[in-house]
Amino acid sequence: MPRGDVAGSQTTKATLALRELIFAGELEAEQRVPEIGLAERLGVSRTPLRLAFATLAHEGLLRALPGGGFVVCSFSLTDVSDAIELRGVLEGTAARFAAERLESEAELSGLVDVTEQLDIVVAERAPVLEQFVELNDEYHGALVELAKSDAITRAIANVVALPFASPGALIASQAALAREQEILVVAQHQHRAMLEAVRAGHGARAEEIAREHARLAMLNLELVLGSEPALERLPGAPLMRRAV
Amino acid sequence: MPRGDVAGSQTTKATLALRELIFAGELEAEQRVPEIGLAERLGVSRTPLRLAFATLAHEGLLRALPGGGFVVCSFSLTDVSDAIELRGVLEGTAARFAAERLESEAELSGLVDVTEQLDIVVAERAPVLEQFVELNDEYHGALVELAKSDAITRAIANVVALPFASPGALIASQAALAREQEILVVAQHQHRAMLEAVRAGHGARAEEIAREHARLAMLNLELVLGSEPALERLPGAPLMRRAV
DNA sequence: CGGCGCCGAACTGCATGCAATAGGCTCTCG
DNA sequence: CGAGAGCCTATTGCATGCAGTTCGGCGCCG
Repeated sequence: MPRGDVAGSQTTKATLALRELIFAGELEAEQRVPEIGLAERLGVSRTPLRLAFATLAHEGLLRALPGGGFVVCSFSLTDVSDAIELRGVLEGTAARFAAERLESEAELSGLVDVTEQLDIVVAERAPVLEQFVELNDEYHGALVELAKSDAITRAIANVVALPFASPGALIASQAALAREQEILVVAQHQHRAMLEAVRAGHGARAEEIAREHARLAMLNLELVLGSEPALERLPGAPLMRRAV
Repeated sequence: MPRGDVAGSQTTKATLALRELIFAGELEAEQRVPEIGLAERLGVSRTPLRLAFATLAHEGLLRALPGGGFVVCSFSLTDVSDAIELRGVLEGTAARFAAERLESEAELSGLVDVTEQLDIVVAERAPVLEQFVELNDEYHGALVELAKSDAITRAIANVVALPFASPGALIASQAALAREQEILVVAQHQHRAMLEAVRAGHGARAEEIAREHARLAMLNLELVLGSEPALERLPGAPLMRRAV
């Protein structure tokens, strides 16, 4: 099955499956990941699995041991907080770039579309969180695209690879929490504000809103941490450690 | 030579050598990198070389082709500019974190040391650029360390992997340019200002200075682009393309 | 009884063989 | 003479064998 780094390659398969396994907590954190056993378990050979190891190591999910082999990383609360803040900084820069580089109203059509759809979802009496998360991801993707910068895109992709740092990760898990509705309303308000700031070419304002928007995820995290059932819905929750 | 991801492993050797080759422009940009020929040339097998490919692809120096294989990335002026601006943003965040998280004056000792050494170098009638670059890298490294955040550290490492985005890259190549001395003085002024801002706990100011400090690299880039001999000293210069 | 050293096994990193594909070249046909 | 299709080769992705090392267990000595 040569000549194909595309989806369907063994390497891709191994990477996705391994990431899933890690997020699900099937692999004990801070413990050596066995190469051979995993190869059988995932149905791939050791060579593509090693490639997957390298990829996840670059993403920060695995850490290479000095003596060889890899361990699953664990994250302190500070680590998670930093990742979220960092995402805010990067998305802030993306928003600023978007504002500074906007050439025509037409470029905004995608973002406008998503924003309006989000408006509808949030306005419902009982918003469907899955819909919100999906649209939310779309919104953030569209915004980053408007920055027109590969460097920014890649940097954000790297940060978001961490399970908790993703825009929608913390929303999905907090279903049925008391302040759910409130947070959604605020988030959507910020979405609209960012859109307007970008449209008006107000880069600095767009940047600041994006940063604050990410901090909403921090608030979410605190809420989720206080709720056992919500925690169980959070992908990658087993990777968090209480003590430093 | 098993059980050793440490230096000396074939993978590490291949990665370093390959990066060097790319920076030197020995591999034509936007052209398929031959796996077999390179393996012989670097004296490693194809397996570790493939690992090196994956690493450099994550760093943004290589790009995976849809049909398999890799090509050396080329960078437009905008790409380089974005990378530098992004480094500024990230170092700005690092500086802010450093200011916000400083616990004692003692933590600053390393940074203070480097700053004073830089003072001496800059004060000389004919500053030795190599010394400045080395100390400059040290300064930036120390500042990032003070941020006390793995996420930031990794993000910056990713950006700096691009040849031009590195703090000292553009300084080293501009020897004998007219405004060399001026730029060094300004840079060092900013170094001192950042140190003071961090010491005083002024996160916002530290952040802004760091951003402006990175933009000095942009100015450097423009100068270097106007000078053929300076361009030849710039690592990775062959990767830049004039037209978009 | 505890610490130290040795031995074994398991595991990892590396090299290479194999199979399959994509692109290039040629040959043929319109 | 140009365009399309078919074959062929070069090249990549994958699987597996091999060798070396590191860690755990066990025995010995103090």
